[in-house]
Amino acid sequence: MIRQVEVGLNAVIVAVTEEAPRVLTVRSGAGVPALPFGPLDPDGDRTLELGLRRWVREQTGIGLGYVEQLYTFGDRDRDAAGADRRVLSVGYLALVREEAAETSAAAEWMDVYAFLPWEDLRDGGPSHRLEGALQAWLAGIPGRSARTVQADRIAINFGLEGAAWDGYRVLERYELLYEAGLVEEAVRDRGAAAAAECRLGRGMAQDHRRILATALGRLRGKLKYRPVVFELVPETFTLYQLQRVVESLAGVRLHKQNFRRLVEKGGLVEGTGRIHRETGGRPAELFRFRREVLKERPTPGVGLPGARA
Amino acid sequence: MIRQVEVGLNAVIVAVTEEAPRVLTVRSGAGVPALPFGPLDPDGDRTLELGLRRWVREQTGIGLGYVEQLYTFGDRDRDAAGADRRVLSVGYLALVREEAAETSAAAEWMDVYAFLPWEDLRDGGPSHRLEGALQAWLAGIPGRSARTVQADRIAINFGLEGAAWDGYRVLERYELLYEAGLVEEAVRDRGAAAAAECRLGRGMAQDHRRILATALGRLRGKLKYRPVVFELVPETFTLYQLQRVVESLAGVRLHKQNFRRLVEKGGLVEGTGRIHRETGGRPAELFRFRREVLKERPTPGVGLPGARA
DNA sequence: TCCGTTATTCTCAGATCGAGCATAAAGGAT
DNA sequence: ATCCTTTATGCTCGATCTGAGAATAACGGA
Repeated sequence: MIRQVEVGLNAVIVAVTEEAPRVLTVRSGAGVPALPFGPLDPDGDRTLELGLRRWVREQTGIGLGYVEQLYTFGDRDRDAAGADRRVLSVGYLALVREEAAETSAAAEWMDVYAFLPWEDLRDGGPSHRLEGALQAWLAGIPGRSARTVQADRIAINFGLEGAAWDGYRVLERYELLYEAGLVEEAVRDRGAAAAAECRLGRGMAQDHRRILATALGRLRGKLKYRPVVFELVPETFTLYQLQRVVESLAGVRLHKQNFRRLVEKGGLVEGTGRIHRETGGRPAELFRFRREVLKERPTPGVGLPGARA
Repeated sequence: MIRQVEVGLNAVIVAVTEEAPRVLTVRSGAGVPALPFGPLDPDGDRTLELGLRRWVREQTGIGLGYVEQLYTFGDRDRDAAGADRRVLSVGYLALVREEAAETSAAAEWMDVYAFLPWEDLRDGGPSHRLEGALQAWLAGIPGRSARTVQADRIAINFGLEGAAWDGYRVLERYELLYEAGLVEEAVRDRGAAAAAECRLGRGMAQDHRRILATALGRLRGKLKYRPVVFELVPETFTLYQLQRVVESLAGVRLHKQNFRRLVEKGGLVEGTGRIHRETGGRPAELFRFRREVLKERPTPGVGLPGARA
């Protein structure tokens, strides 16, 4: 009989370095990567977000800037199976700039796509290995109508059979792979039965990969209509630097000239007149975020149009 | 000293009847409208959402269809000030069809815009009363730079001074009005000092109006890229009925011919061939939702373009 | 039969979007 | 100096989408 509910706060702290989105991880007891976690002090923390900022500062020394609540995870079995306590976790997404992303002893920055490799389409579409594994799972489903339902789900979420790839459905894709037994956590949580030959991406502790997927999906969505990229880049940047940050988050390549048009004509950035010479070719102008855009347009963001091969 | 955290589930249950969005309310101890609330059974409810569905069914008899988690509210003072317990509330948005929206003894359907009247722009823009009250608050802020910050915030959120009205910023607007002391809850929570002559909209218990604002903002946002409207209309409908439901949620008028083009050419609906004669003029064709659109387009929704006067 | 009302079809101009061509400005090799 | 490679930047073109409104169709009632 469980009466007590404990509340914890999970942080998905994201930075972008070297054309890859990184997430701050710690090690769980078993050495498996985990998201930083801290308890809520019901007495001292006036709000959940302040509590999160407090223990992130205490544990890692990072003073968070942009913070946003993601989702509250509360499935009964999300901790160890059969535990006699119930832990609710409120997940948060935080964005920090590359400069602030120094490595400390306890925490490590890891590539987001190490955990969700199928989300990075920058070189090539979904791998044949992935599609094959999904088809194999599909073939094993009993019942014709059930099979059709799942086939549709696969097509919609993975952009197969003529459907378009939707970058925002990160969580849906992870959950589909979980159900199909294609990620490590499924094997761990449900005994062993699942497709053992195919473990996509690196596993995380508990349901942290689910939280990470939620964060990536939310971040991709928000890129479109809020100027959140600028939380991840330095004060000044070249347009191509900015583009690479967007591309790394979106997991797709963008058309260079159109990206420039979008952010420049859209009033999102303004030139500083200063020049950056280390580009390898013609020097590039340095730009900065143009705050006034918030007053001009209701949804200022960098739309993620079609992908580029 | 608070050690214990209690977890509750709040439901914003929305239906649309007679061109107005309605929310299911109960009465708090003091007779103030409140959102339905139920505790989480940490032992019996396998997931939070299942717990919500359980007690909504038990209390109101309504079997919820579309349910989506909104946000977790956990400020220390959200309950009565100085309480010796801390109550976390996970808010959910649920959509039900008009037919299912029968009144029961304990619960009452109320117009959403009774609580958030400034969100309904269908006849005319924000009232002069609202603008005047905001200007009065602004004038009372000490410090020039602080005043500029708040002036910008007002302009951005309420679409003044050339900024465009953004239908999704429902929560930001409510919180601004709260800070400005223009809603009842501000007066209640912070003693009395605030602008007593202007109480915009009807108050709700605790922070429920904040939760309602979150729900409306989320719903408006989701209309654009997911076919959620169809959770609110009958199986078959005329295009103008559909349009009025969208308009009531968005709080703005839409161009009739363009709306038709959007949903018809966009593949969201298909004609049934059947005719509806009670329109007052020429009979209208009945349409139904076209499920196949999910496989065709990544983000099938009814975009909310510019408002119509 | 005329009129008011609502439904439905078309048109048209402006904005946006995807894609590609062309030119500019650097460094390095010959 | 000349050519080549590389990256930056500017411009064009057609397809598509959007906002706005004209024009026509089909009902009920005066």
